[in-house]
Amino acid sequence: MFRTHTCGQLRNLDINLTTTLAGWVQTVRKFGSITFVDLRDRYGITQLLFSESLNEQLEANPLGREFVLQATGTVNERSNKNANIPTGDIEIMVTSFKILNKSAVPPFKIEDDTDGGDELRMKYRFMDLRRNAVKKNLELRYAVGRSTRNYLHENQFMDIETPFLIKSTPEGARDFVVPSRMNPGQFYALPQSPQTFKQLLMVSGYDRYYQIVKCFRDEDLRADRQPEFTQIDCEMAFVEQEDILQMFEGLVKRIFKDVKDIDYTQQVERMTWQHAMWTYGNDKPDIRFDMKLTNLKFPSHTFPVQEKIDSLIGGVDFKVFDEAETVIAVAAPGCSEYSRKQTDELTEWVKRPQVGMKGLIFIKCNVDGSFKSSVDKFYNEEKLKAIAAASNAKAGDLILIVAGPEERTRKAASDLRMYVGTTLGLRKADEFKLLWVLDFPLFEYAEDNNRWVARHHPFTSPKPSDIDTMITNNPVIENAADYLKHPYANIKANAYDMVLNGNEIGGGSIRIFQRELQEKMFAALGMDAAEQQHKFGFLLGAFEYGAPPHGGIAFGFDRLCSILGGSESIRDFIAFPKNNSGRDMMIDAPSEIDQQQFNELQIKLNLQ
RNA sequence: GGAUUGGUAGUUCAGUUGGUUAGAAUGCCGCCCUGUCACGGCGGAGGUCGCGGGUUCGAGUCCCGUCCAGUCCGCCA
Repeated sequence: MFRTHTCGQLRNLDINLTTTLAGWVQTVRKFGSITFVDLRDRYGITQLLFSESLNEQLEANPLGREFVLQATGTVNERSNKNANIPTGDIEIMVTSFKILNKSAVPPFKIEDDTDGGDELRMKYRFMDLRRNAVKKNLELRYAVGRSTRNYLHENQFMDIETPFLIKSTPEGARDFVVPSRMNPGQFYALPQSPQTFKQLLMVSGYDRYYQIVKCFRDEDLRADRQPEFTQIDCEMAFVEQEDILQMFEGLVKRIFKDVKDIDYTQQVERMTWQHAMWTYGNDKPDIRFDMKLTNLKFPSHTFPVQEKIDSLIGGVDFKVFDEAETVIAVAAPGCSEYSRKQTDELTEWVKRPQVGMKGLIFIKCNVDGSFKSSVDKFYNEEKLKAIAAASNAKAGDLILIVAGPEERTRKAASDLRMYVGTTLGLRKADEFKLLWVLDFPLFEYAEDNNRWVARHHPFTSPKPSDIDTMITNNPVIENAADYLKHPYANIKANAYDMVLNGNEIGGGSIRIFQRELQEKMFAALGMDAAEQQHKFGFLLGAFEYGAPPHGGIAFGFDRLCSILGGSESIRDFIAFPKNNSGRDMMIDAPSEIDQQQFNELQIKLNLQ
């Protein structure tokens, strides 16, 4: 037997017990003729004490960091206890030991507060995974998965596997492709999601399906995006949108309870996509803090809202506002005392190419009720007061105003809100707020291809009242910048996203389940009958054999874990992640393959 | 495809206006130490300043190119 206990197990009650432990040497502290060794395994750290009698043996077999060690001895009470670790009351008085394996000197410290940089940690990921901090993340991931499976199992969901080698459907993200040796010149695609398979399972009558499943997208990476990632993929038959919202806010609440011991008893807030864009400037608002946007000026086709307040800022010959399509204000609470240096920094921030504003306008709402602005030349005290009132700014606030073209300005206002919110500490790490965003647009316009594409995916059901607006050709917009004026822009879908603290953690829709409507949808996207048959004939065919009404949702598992773990990056919640360029730096993939493999596949490289 | 930050000892970093032998901490090696747990003390080894070119009497430092890594924009149905 290699061990009788783990390194996190022994306590005061075990004193005098004879035990054998096995693990990795965390540290060696030689103290004259006695030697302390911290032995580590997955479960914790236990101190070993080597007395003088073992010195000769230790000198013959010196211990180093990360050596694999087996030690037998007696559990003793420590004379100096360590309150910082669970096993700190005891130590093992070693009677015999064996080095099971040596270790080279590790390239970085295997501690919570490691000195290893990201690159090194990824290259030696197997060592990085020994660190408590990373281990905790993987444990959290496992807990989220268990909680998910328990909840879905209790609600009659069935875990059914779907294939990884499937058919390429060049809609949306780029596919990873796999050559077929037995079918020369033909390729499988790895699934971007099991979308069509889970819909077929609904047709088959498995009315509650789920899978915690890998998905693949060959697109550029980010801190929260990997080329292969994991989804909690779910689908239900005989449901309306409301059934799905209830079922899956239940899932997330259950995960909160099981993993974080949070009782999320409050109602999950809901807002339409249009309201989110209007009030927060993006479709995944962080509602942990207020700072709502005030639309001082906006194009009428974009937001068909009743109140128009354009008049507030016009009539003073201020060209920046007069010539802008959109003017948006956001009030930073308690920032009226910002120095010139601080406001300059904010200006520089919005002028960065990633935000792309030409400048930033300030109105200081002083505590004494007076106003000071960067546009005093144009607006008198009375007008500033009116703008402040419209912006819901209180005395002591600093109003930030951006102006420019609609989409960029709205995004900038949203970015600015998030940036200032973060700066002011309004986005508290230990607070979790869920939000459903509803009624997404069915289509969006791809300016580079000059065509309409499905915003979610082409299987998403339009709102019934909007079906008649759809026509059977992908309508071309003459002036791409005007696409929001086209009726297609206002067609809404039965689609919903779940948002947690400003992150999209899940999204789904009620699906089309009738062949005629699906054909109409494909046609509306510009697909003729032949193309429909070639790409999705299997689905259209299945819809003719008794497809039930159905809908579903998919959660980004890695991202959900990282948010629950309080991290921006999903990489620390994936055992073996890829870097920015999609490389696995440990195994050094991707890599070239043998000529023989090319020959078998009948593929010739043609590198440009 | 674009923007931006970085690359100096095993590791994390500092390195002034271009100027003598490129430093610190930590790790590593050796010696000392019977209660440490970030042990302590003394000593030592350790550098292609990412790579290539240029400017200069002289380049870690300035310029050009390139590679690698990080972050962001585009992209991600």
